[in-house]
Amino acid sequence: MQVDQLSQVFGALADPTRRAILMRLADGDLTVADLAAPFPVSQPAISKHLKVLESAGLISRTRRATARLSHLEAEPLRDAAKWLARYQAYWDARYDQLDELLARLQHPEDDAERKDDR
Amino acid sequence: MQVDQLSQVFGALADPTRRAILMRLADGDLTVADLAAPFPVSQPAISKHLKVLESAGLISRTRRATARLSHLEAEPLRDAAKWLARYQAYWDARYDQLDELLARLQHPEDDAERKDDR
DNA sequence: TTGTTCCATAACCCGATGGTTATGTGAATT
DNA sequence: AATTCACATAACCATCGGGTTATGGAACAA
Repeated sequence: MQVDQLSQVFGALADPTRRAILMRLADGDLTVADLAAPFPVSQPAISKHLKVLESAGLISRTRRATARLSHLEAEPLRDAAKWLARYQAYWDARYDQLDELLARLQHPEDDAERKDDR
Repeated sequence: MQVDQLSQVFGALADPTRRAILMRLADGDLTVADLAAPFPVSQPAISKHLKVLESAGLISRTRRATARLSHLEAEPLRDAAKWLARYQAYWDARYDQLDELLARLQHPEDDAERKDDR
């Protein structure tokens, strides 16, 4: 893959199916068939998602009889959370106001109106 | 795009260049040229990255003279952090051990079938 | 008006991704 | 030994993503 771990983790989380898989694995290990059941996709598609999750370090796999159990490995999620934590101050409204104040002090000449819409 | 916000946010974070852009914007608004300077890619490539970040809601943009300033919008990161927070218990080593213990209690040996609500 | 600056957009390339159907495979069952 | 179960893998397809070069356009300076 040649991609850093954090990018792989965020990339794995960028898919709703994979996030749902992780959420279900939080309640305990599951087989591929069990994981595939709720989703309207084929079994090979789930196998591909599991491969993505595994190479991101988010699951590990083991055998039980003929089945293969997927197990949640949450440590990489901690790294992702740690990356996000840097911005905790910025999504706090009080700090947002401070940030904007600082921006105004930095560029006193432009009394910019910011239009972020969505 | 037709994709939910959370997937867009995680997808935007899955690229090292975009993460670096966000980190630089944490110190204040920057122009496209300023943002492009540290990276060994062309200006249009940076414009594309900014477009991805904007459609994920992670930046907003405004004009200052002929330049265009990018401004960090951190709220979507909070949603991502909230999603990750569910797993906080799982990446704690003590809880990992507990999790494995529970798993062992759940599957004492060759427990054949798992019952699943659906 | 004419440039110049700063950036967006278009057109293209190519590898990655997410899906499919069809088939192979290893472990358990019979 | 043969079959079945649970899953992986192969082959294929369409779309997406990140990169490029080339060009267009808005805002200012002269």
